[in-house]
Amino acid sequence: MSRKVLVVDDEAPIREMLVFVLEQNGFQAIEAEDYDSAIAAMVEPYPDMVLLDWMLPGGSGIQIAKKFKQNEHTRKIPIIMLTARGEEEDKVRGLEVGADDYVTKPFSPKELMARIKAVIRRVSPTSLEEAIKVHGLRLDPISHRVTSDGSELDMGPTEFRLLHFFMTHPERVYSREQLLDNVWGTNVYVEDRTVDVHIRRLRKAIAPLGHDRLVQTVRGAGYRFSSKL
Amino acid sequence: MSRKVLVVDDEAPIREMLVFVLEQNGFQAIEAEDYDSAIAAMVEPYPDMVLLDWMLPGGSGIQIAKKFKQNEHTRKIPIIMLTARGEEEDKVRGLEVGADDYVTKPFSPKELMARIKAVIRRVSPTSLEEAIKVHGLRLDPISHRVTSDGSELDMGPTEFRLLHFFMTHPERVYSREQLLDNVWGTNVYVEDRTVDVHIRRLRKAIAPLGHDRLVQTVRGAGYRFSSKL
DNA sequence: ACTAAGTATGACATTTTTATGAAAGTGTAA
DNA sequence: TTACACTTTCATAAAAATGTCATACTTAGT
Repeated sequence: MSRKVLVVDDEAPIREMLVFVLEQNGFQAIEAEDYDSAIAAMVEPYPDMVLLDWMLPGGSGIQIAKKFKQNEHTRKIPIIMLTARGEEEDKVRGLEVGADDYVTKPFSPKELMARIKAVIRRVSPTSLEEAIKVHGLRLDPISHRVTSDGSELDMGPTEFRLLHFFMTHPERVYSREQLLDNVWGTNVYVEDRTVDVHIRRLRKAIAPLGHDRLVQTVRGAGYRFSSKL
Repeated sequence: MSRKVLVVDDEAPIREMLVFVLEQNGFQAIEAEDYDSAIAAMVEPYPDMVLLDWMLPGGSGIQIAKKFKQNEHTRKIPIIMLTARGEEEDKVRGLEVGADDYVTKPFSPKELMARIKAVIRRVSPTSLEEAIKVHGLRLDPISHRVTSDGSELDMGPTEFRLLHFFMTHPERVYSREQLLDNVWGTNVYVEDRTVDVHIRRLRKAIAPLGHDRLVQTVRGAGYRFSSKL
């Protein structure tokens, strides 16, 4: 379920390559080329992981890591640093600052993905698998269950992902296209209108206790999950 | 509103098919069959995107991509490359040179269009907008809500855009024509007087708490949004 | 007070957008 | 293979929004 990886590297080709590899593996990549754009990515929706080049001009790689570790909301986001071969000192320094792992350039896609998955597996129990609860509607990613005031609600996989996305991104309108990108994935090609159908099924599924009101239509814009009715 | 797509492919039938699909989807296509004609298209008005066949005779596809990425003005124009199935090496190479995505031949029109739209969406991200608040009237573009001292106000899409425009451009008179340009968009044919109707609807929508006084008529000139009553 | 020009407003035919039921397609486990 | 559970698309219904008009009001100038 971990999707967004922030890729920070000043060299465009390497960044592109990383993004390519990530997307091939079902991740969504966010790019940043320097300190400023990396910090700019420290907002909702937060990345689930950061791939950080240690060798940014001006040595700002370490600054970025520090920033992430200082911020309350981004503290637990794992960071994998990318280092040049032999820079042992950098590795130690990085791990001190809070990086969770490192990968030495040049690296193979396979190795990279293995590390990423390992790191995410290590931290996922806490950082993004917590149950979310809104208005008596509770979604637990671990047991993969949705309960409404105790009783379990039944829904399809897509509706579950849709609800999960909504509950982790409330009070915000999403266009059908954005929902497709975020819930279905970037390289899936389905009609915009298909979203309507799943919205309907999601509503029907959570309707029993009136929670369908949380999924709101915003005419001309898309849909919104909101506890403000 | 990206429209122009440069199509570079040496095979006329494929080019025509691409052009056909693009035009069916509301894009304007510019054709090029080889290196020279592709480079010739690197002028104003620049295309908004490039569909590039990697397998051009003489391997010039990559040259074209390089040219685009070197030129200051065309550097940021996204490139989608068309590759034959299985040419993994080409894909990586292409992404290194700066291509934004690739589509494997043969491809379905649907897939192609989805990729194009995704790339364009990625390149022109919607800027994060902050909520604006005037005299207890609050408009939040993110959740797409307008609230007046807490309670939500209901209005149509056009009224929302109109209010948004007003709130971001206060204390200034706009003629009906200017409002049409800014809120409806240029090259939209509507009567000037239609603005009156939407002004009325907007006023009615925000009237409950007296905020309708913020939308002021300036006789002979147009309308103004002002907190000075 | 009267007129001319500008503006406000209610009504309404049309067009757009959404909602929804159902068919068709996909994949999967028994 | 046959069920079965989803997913996606399509057709159509339903709802909401839009642009125009006709008519009522206002205002400024005479």
